[in-house]
Amino acid sequence: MTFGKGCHLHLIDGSAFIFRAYHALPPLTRKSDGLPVGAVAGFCNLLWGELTTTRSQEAPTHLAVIFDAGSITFRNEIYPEYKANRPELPEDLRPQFAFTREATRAFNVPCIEIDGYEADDIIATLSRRAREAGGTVTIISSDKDLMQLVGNGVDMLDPMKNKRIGLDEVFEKFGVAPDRVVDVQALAGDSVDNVPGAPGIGIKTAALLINEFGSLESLLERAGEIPQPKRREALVNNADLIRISKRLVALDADMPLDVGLETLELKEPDPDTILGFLNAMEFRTLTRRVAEKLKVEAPALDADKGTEVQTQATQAATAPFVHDAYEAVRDAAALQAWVARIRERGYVAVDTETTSLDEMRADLVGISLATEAGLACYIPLGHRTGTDDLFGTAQRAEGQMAEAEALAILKPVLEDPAILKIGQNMKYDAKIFARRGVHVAPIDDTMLMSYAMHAGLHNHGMDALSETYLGHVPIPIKSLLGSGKAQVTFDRVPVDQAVRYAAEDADVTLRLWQLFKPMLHKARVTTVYETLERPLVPVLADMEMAGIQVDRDTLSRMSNAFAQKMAGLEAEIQEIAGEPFNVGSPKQLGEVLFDRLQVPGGEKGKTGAYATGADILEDITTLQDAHPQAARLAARVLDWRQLSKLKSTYTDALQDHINPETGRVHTSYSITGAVTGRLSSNDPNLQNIPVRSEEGRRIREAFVAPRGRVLVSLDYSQIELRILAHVADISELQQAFRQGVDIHALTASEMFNVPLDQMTSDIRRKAKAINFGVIYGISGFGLARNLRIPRAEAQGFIDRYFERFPGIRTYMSETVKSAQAAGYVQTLFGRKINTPEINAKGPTAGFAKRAAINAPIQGTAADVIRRAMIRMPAAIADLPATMLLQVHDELLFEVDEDAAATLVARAKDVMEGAAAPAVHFKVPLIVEAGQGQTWAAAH
DNA sequence: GGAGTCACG
DNA sequence: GACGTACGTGACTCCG
Repeated sequence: MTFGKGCHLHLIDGSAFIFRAYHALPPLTRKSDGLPVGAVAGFCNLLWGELTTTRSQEAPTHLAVIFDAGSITFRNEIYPEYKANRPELPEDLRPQFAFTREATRAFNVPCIEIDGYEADDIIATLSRRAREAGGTVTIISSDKDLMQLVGNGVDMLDPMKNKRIGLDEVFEKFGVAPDRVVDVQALAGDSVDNVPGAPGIGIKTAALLINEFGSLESLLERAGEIPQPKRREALVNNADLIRISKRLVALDADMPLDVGLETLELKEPDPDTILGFLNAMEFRTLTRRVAEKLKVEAPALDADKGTEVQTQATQAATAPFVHDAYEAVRDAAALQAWVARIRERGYVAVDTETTSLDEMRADLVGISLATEAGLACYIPLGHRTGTDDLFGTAQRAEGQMAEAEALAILKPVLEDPAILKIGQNMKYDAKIFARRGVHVAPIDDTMLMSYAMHAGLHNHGMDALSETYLGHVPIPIKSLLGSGKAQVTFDRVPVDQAVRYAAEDADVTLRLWQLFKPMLHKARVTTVYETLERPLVPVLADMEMAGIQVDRDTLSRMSNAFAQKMAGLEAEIQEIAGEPFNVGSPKQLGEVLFDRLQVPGGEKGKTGAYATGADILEDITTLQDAHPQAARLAARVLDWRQLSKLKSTYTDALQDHINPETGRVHTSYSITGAVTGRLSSNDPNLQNIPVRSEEGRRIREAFVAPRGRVLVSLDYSQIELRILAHVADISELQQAFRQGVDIHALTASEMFNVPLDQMTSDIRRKAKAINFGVIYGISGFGLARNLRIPRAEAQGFIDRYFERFPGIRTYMSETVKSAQAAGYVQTLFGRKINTPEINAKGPTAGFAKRAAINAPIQGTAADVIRRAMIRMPAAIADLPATMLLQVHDELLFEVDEDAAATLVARAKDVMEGAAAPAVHFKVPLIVEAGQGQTWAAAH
């Protein structure tokens, strides 16, 4: 059959499949002879998936896998350094390449590679021919270099995310249509492929320029018209290099290629060939699956070759997800069978389904369990049918155990110290169980494992992990609950659908655990996971469940007072403006100030709106002479904004967070929320309750201790500067901390040659800003803006600082250097923070460097307080005291009045000694304490 | 849903 | 000498 209209060609980027398979799987070897086969196994699995997936609308009629033939292509003649930076292939991957070709042929799929050309050129050429013949094309790849081919009957499919890449996605990535993608790439260059591009120009700027000038050629011709000198020079001086870059990134869609499209027609695989190959590779599971699908007997593996070649990890990554195989557990006998299975295994993945993301309010709807890849069940407990009307006639769905009965059967297992309970974000499920009297322990948590290994690389939600590491997109929760107004709670999901979704969650979690467990060790973060992540879960769960008492009346009174003041300010503001407008709209405010009142210097951002941040408004308030109206208006708006913030975010929203059952506010901490190891707090965020302004601080008066109790606050003094003094090994600073002198004053004294006893507050303030700046990866610009001084002056301060403390400069540059080499930085306790952008070019590099400088310091401080929190419960177990909140360097407790002194002593000891014995700081860690009826008084 | 703004360490 | 920049978060409001 000839290729023509109605035909749909799928072109698989073979290299992408191989690398994806290699990195997703542990280093497996063939049992009989030790041959490395992990990448081959994964490749076969992906290819088989591609052949068996039914995508109704876009099913291929023709199919081919395209490979790169070798490393030398025509591009090396144009530019010898092309792809010269590529790291050496891993030793165990190289020998697997040949097998991936063999596998492709065994699956009866055409396998194309041409010497001197990249796979991308072949894909470009075949795509063009297919289009000219009247057919359509889907390229299976996520490689951005292929995006220039998209459009006009050609699209891409990202095999990992199972996401189509069409015109919109290309535009999103490059800021231009596909036909201008090469122009953008030529300008931006590519550090991975070593395409030079123009120095200092990234994708964003490139797109901007191309869109403005239409094309690369006209841009280069008219480069002299570019207003920004840096950009102009980058283009003028590098025009040749840019043209070369374009030839490197442009794919050759017209290469000599002796492959007829009709030969790519989809063919059934030959069972003997494919099973013979899989059997020879000793892929047990895949052999069985393929045999099943082809409806033939699976060949038995030779006994002397070894029968069990697949480790748990491959099982996890390659066994199919069969939703119909999940069991619905509806009675005690069936649940007892699962309990027996769990006891035999020694571990189980657990997941709960509930009616709310707020664990303190959620009702339990069901529980799922998994004991091995593909073997999972769901226990429906609280599903309802029908609708709630006035009489609440919703019925309990049939065939469900009573919650109490199920929990009674599961409790001994969930609490058994010999049985490991595995979860994804176990804190959530542990709280759900704890509120029902079941105290789950011990636990493992796949989310925390991912965080320990891959902080900074990606998020750690289950869906993302499943896609990345299992190559599987789980059923989206939205497909069950809907979204927006029509969204229902999980108890309204029909049980048969819930089984498929919920059991899959447990299945995915178990598989991730099987994959991650050996990976933790390889990444050398086992200690981090075991000492800083896993033990924190029960501690945080208890703090969150304890909550903190918040006085509604206090908040409500404040709220009313704020509302009144705001109304007054609003009237005044509108009178000055001479017209009514929405004070809360930065856009309208900007127009009033800069257009109507003619304040000069209004700067519009990317969106075309004037910037009206607090710093800008503060500048305007100083224009009393030139623009008295605007100055007054700006001052009023600043006041209004402060009140508006306090009212909406604190006095109003906090009231809504008071739990009706406990009368307290229960935040939720995210362990993986910050890349540095800090916690984050949400719903509500209790880590940003106001304290800096007098008016805002009063919000803390609403956080109270119950009668007979007090709040105790303990916070580390200057912990980040102490850590800096230690890691950068600055003896003067260390000595200052040991002697307990004012560190900012000392810095000022050293820098400005002012004796300590003659220190002024202004000089000290400047030194303080510099000290903080250092922690953040200081820049002259940043310091200048912070201190509102000329940039040259700020730079002078920094120079003097580094002159005085040269060790700091060394520390900073060494940190950046090691991040560039390793791709991550580490805290003193071994936590890794990945820095994937550290070798980027353009402004991104600056961000990444500063983040890399800051991360070990902020992260070490985060580790210290985590260690203190983990030790705290045992240290205060005999006291009538509860740890309630953590605010990065502060812990807040509630304690019986008469035990407050004891608590302070104990908690202080734990906090000050938290680094030992793992790390011995050369400076003391000092904790300051306060107590009172309210948080305001305790701080 | 993104941008702007602002609360905290 | 000039690109544009302090590090890390979460919540609220506007507005397309």
